[in-house]
Amino acid sequence: MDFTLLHTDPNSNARAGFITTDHGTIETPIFMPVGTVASVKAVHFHELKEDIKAQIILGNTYHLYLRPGLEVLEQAGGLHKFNGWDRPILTDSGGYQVFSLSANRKLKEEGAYFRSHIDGSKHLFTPENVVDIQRVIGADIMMAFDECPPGNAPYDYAKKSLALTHQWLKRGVKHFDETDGKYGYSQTFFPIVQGCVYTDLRKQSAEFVASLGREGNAIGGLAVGEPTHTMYEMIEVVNEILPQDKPRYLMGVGTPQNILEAIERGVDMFDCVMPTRNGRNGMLFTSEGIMNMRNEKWKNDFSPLDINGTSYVDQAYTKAYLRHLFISKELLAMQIASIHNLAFYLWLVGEARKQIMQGTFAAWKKEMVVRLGRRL
RNA sequence: GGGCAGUUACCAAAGUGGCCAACUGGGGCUGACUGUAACUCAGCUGUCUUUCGACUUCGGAGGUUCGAAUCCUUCACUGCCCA
Repeated sequence: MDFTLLHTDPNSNARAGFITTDHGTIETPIFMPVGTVASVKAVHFHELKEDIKAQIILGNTYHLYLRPGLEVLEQAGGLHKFNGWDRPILTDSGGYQVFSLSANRKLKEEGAYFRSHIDGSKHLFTPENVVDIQRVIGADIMMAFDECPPGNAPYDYAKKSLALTHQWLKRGVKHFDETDGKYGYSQTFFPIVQGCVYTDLRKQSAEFVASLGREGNAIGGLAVGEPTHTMYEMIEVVNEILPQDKPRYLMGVGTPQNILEAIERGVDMFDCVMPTRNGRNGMLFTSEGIMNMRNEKWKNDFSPLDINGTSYVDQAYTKAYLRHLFISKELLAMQIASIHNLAFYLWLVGEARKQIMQGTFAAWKKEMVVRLGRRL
């Protein structure tokens, strides 16, 4: 993997560049659709490529390990072969599941013992075997196994958790460097900054992560319940320390506004379930604001979904029709909303990139953030 | 013509003297969702009120009772059965 920085905005820390992998190039800043179980929910790869223009998607170690399981993935020849997506894939390590499925797990120094949410069976994830699993999956970018504490974690807990995450990082890096990919193309390993909402812990973590000298670095443990302005502060603190010449990945974030704010602060990569999950639940993100498609006000609105929208669904379907589909619980509603939202997210980061290249990012972002927050 | 059963909020359907503005579904309205256990979850759904609370309701009318959706009388309507 390689990162090339093309341009930095004169009025902010925003940057434009590209990442090259053995499965193709990724233009940054980028948004990566989430495909947890080897599928971006409700969306075909054809749409993902042609209409949404996704350049890289996510998979999830925890979910793929449980189902279909390593045997199937290895026999298939890796995840790219298994699901047919021939562009880059990034896999999350399962650290987030240690957070979101916290009732079913126990953390120890050696790793995380957990029970499967599918059948209750017992398993252990360690920094080492999570690397091994991601070798089998064959992700172009694999993530370190970390602990992602909640946004309201007290200082003492955050400190202890960070020590554990750093120890796991060390072991993960070592194991990654001692092993090879299985399918003939190169893989890379991103460590993750933690430290909750505490500036000193975030600084300490960013310094530790930077010292590992990896090809890219991630910021985790944000948008997990803390105030938004705190999240922005933490991004600033961390990005001051993380190397300029390596991509920075803000994990799990976020709303369109969050993404622009983070780009302004020097983040290059994003992923979030919001465009797909909220889309399935009836919410549309547009350049003019957000719409709840179940609202009665769209009942007789026969205008196109989004006149500024770049995907075919924006012109092909009306608001009244999409509302009808949601009210009727038709599956097509979720497909249309997912395609629209993902296309919008990809348009947003693509436009941000264009503005950075032109040197007009700051002014454009300032205006966009106001519009994006409106409720239509 | 006779017998039996029934009539509760938008729909369906509990409740058979005070804990009932009334269980529960559905429908409707609104909100939430940030490295996906999520086609999920939450609130509201008689009127007025921000809340507390007040007021009017359980086919119609009248009655019994301190108190009625619940008991009695009567009228209307619906369904089933027998002629």
